[in-house]
Amino acid sequence: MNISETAKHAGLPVKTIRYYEEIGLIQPGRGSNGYRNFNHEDLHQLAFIARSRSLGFNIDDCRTLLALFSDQSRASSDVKTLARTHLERIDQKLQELQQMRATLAGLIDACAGDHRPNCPILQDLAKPIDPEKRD
Amino acid sequence: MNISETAKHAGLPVKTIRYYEEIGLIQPGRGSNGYRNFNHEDLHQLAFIARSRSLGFNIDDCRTLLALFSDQSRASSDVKTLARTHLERIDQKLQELQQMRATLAGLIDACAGDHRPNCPILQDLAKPIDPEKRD
DNA sequence: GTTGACCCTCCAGTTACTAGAGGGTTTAAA
DNA sequence: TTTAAACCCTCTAGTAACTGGAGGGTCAAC
Repeated sequence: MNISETAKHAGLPVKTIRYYEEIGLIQPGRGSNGYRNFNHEDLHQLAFIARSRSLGFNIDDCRTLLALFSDQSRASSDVKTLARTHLERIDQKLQELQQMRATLAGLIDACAGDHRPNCPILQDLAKPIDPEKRD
Repeated sequence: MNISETAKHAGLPVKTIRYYEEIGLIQPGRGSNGYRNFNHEDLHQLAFIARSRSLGFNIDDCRTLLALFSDQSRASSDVKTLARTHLERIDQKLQELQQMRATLAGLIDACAGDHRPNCPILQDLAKPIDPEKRD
């Protein structure tokens, strides 16, 4: 199967698939004209990667997950540990974003949003740094 | 004030401050030896940027916010609009992360995490792509 | 005068792609 | 048979916001 068909099946851009080959995530064969040939295995791997990425795993995690998948003697605990670590990263990010959201929403609420220059948002941003947070 | 003192006050790494100058966010003066000199205004701007960044605004937003701050004839609606747009970006990201988190947590829960190879996490990642989601 | 803590610039690397230039191949119609 | 569209290829550079490191000048103290 050629790259554009493959891209449709995997739900990935053609460029991304070339990139995945470049960094060694996949190794499709080549035809005599130099065009890439994707077989079932390649397709499966791409789908696997796409799904992993959509869950937020980074490329390195994907590499590890692919290796674990093809390792028949893996322990599920290894997979679970990787996933848990990733979940922690997500939770951390969620907390940060929720904190940001709360602060920002409060400021937006406080701002009249009219033609006048007075603005609580800018006032907050311009506040001297809290000495508690320094040192 | 020299750059390392300034960095402490602003709560930013020295490298970051140099970077902010390089991209034109700040323009500290220079001493005869070529060392940067930061005055009150520079310090204030750095704190302003640091605070904006901590709320998730990107560098371009920071530039705009700084301009609005120093524009006495600004309309608070301009600031509010910028902040609202940013809030929407945050909400979008939060939704994505929450979706990821839910899926991932479910999979982690389903995985025994023992020495055996059987693993629902890998099984999920290896699932053929949902035809609903394709085309 | 030398040591250590500063400061400087410039270059390269990070993540995960994406855009575009420049050029070969295939397919199908004219 | 030509030719045009629609493919395919590689290679380079750019994105965001820094960060690390090399190589080298400056300053204050002992």
